[in-house]
Amino acid sequence: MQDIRNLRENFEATKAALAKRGGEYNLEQFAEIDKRRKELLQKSEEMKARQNAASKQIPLLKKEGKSTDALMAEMKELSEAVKALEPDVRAIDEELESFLMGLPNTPHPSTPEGQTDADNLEIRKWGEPTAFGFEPQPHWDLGEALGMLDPAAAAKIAGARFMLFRGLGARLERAIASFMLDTHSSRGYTEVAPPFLAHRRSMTGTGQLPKFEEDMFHISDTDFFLIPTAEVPVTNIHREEILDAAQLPIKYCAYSPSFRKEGGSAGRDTRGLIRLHQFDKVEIVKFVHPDNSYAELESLTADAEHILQLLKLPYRCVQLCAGDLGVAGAKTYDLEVWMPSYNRYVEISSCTNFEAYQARRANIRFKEKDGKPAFAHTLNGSGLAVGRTAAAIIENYQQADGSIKVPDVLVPYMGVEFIR
RNA sequence: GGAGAUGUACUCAAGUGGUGAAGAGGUUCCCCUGCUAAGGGAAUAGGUCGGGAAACCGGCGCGGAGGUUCAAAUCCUCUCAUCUCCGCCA
Repeated sequence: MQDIRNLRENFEATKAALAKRGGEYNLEQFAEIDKRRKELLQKSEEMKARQNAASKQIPLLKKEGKSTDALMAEMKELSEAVKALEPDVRAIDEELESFLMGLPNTPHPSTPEGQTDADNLEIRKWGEPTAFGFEPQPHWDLGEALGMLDPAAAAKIAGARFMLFRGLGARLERAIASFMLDTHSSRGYTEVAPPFLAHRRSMTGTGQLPKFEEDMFHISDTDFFLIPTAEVPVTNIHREEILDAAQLPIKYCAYSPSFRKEGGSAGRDTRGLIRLHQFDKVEIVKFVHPDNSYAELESLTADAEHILQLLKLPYRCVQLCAGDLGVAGAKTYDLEVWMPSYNRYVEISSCTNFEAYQARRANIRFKEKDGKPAFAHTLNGSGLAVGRTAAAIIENYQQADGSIKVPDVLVPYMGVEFIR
């Protein structure tokens, strides 16, 4: 959610920053709504003040034995007038709220101009695309051949865009998640195991609602949604709280499955582990002081990169351009792993500083000693997407004989050095 | 799933329609005491929205949302959370 004060005071600057994203936001109506709301509010509050004064007077008059009939008659009228105004007040509040909710976050000044991922800015590269002395196979063929992946069984159970992992494939998923959680835990993140369902209030707090309801699975007859990322439950841990500034930064890591409808991507990435309705992910989340949220973004990104480096997977880091940036994000680095079957880098992590955008929605604040409460900044990143990591390992670690070498750091978790 | 109880500040807790939401503990400050403990005094209902340059003024806030009433922490309805018992169950 955009900050209403900032919008009042820095209207033109905000307008220019939002224009970078493209799209229409109809900002001009803001001043008019804001003014109309203020007038209504003042009118209503004036009447309420009169009501309160009279309410103090009535018992006094009664004590003195004086008649309160006239005053009470006046108050009855006033009370009705206040009530008559209420629907208008509510309507204008809702209008303002939905207007503010509908605005995306202001992109950080460093955000490159651009419309699509083709305009993203490459920040750095680590390693080189894997060279093979043979024709490498895609992970879906290798995975099936080695008995790790069973898409037919998954389709039988739940249909397209689901995966069933089998044998060492199932163990690989578990090994990757455990390895990631252990690594983040040893670097200052508190591991949490959250609910995988969340209600509407939580989904609104992190920005999935009200705009993206059609992207999520909703459980009929209930208020529950299947989480599209652990970001939702973990960020909502501190919803409606005032944290002590001394607690910051608060860092969590969490494993969860993620559920997405992938409605708009029919026909894309239909094979393998790249785009599924359900996939495993380890998420890292931070609650930080606004003064150093950008330094925290760098270190959070580094924490996600650390996993790729330990796995010795070639990757690059790009900064998203304005058009590719998510609505809630102010600045996002995507980590893209080298995927031989695609012959390009594929997103495996997205690390974002939301500044106070989520905090305002979810009412996550902190307080300095003797200070006023202020909104915390929230950040999160995949650390990493487990299924895509598995795909990247299968492809980049494949051998000429069709076996897969297990990355050194995963051997203790896998119990074998090769999958054959 | 059934029955009952409870939600008031940092904590405990009083308050069943009427002027400022008691009190205690804790915390902070001050006094006293050679120091400490004890004792005495003061402050302490957060927060948020609106007006104002500011001092300050006003609205809302007793889990949440509605309702009744001139007036609601208090009465009514719904809802959420917690606790106890029963049932079911990994």
